[in-house]
Amino acid sequence: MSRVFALVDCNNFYASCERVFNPKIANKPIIVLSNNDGIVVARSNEVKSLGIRMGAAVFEIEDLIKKHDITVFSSNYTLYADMSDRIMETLSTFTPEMEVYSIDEAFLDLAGIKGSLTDYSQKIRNTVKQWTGVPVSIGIAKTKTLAKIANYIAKRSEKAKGVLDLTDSPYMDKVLAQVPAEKIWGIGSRTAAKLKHLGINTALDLSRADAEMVRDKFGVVYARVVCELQGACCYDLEQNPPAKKSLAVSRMFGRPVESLEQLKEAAANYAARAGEKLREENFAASLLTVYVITSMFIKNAYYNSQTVEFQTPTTNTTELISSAQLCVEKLYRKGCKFKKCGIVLNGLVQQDNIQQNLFDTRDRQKTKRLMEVIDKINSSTAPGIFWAAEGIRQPWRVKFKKRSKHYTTDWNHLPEAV
DNA sequence: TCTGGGGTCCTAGGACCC
DNA sequence: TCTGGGGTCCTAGGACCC
Repeated sequence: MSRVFALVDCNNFYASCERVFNPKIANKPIIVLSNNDGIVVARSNEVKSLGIRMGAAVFEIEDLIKKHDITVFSSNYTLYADMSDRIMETLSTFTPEMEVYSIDEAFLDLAGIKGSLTDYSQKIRNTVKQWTGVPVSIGIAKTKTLAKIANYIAKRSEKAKGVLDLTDSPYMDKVLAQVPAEKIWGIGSRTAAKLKHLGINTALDLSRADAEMVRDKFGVVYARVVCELQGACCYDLEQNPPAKKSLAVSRMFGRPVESLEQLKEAAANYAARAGEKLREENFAASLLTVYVITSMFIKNAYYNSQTVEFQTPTTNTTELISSAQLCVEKLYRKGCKFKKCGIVLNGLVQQDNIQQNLFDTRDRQKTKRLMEVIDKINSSTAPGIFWAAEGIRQPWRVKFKKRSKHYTTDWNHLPEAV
């Protein structure tokens, strides 16, 4: 049976989450910033119409922020993740055939729905708004790529009222002609620029291109985009997402790091976070990579990485930290102002599938119990237990100056009704 | 002075094997 | 002097996504 994909996408998700708990700014311009309050990662519509772009550096738009009295938030991922869970739970009451695609998007299969898909989708929209306070838009079509496009128009068209159904639509070509090539799902700015040279500027142009030609010139991924635009489904609903292959923890520093000691501290801290994530998802890691990076905007920019392999896949933070620190010692360069460091864990295996090593000297059961106890304490107490290697003062730590409260996940942060 | 974080997939090229 | 062809595996880098 063929699918009918509905892409539900939250409008300005992070900004909308902040608004739910601050009704006073319902129609005011607001932005949400990245870690370290560096760049803009979410904008309300009022801000979009001011011409402030996604990814704009905060220092570049200070004047605009003042001039238009824009309310600024540091990012609050704890809040957004919890709001996301609530929205996904709401959506799941409308169909069991659902793929959670990202923190603010889900594909639903509406193939079994009788009657008007537009009416049904309006009902979904209203329910999500009522139950969670977050506005969503819905695009419906026979392929995921077309559903993305329907959503793009649904968000922008007054007439659509947040829902556009492109299944058997007489307006298909008209819609495709309105979508610039770089807005198509899977076409980034680089490929869009190359397509332009071939006279392909819109989704309509690309849908009329020869898939074979596109395959030869750009590769299979892009040939699939062409097929999807033509209505041939290449990507099915993924209800059981494949297991993760890598896991990373990386952060810019609050201020540049020049000493080996501080770089080791930061790496230890990130390795400890990576260990927590690893155990939370029931994985063990076979490979650990550390990378360090100076500003890329300077002349002698330096980027380098080191990888170590574990004889037996590990979940042990102590082992992760000591490996990470060994890597940092090899990577460190005197005189460099490091801006960022990252830990990547690869070769992830499920904990109960760990291949034992004959020459293993560690008591794996004992450290496993130790990690369990530490995780348990840390999940209920802050600051909790940490490794001395992570440092105490942590001058490199990122800064969040304007973070809102954890309204939905912390009793001490409950919203107040006044 | 000041530019995020966490992922995925594909491809080309090198190493190695018979 | 003349120096093959085909396969696999791995890795780094590119491009993309939200």
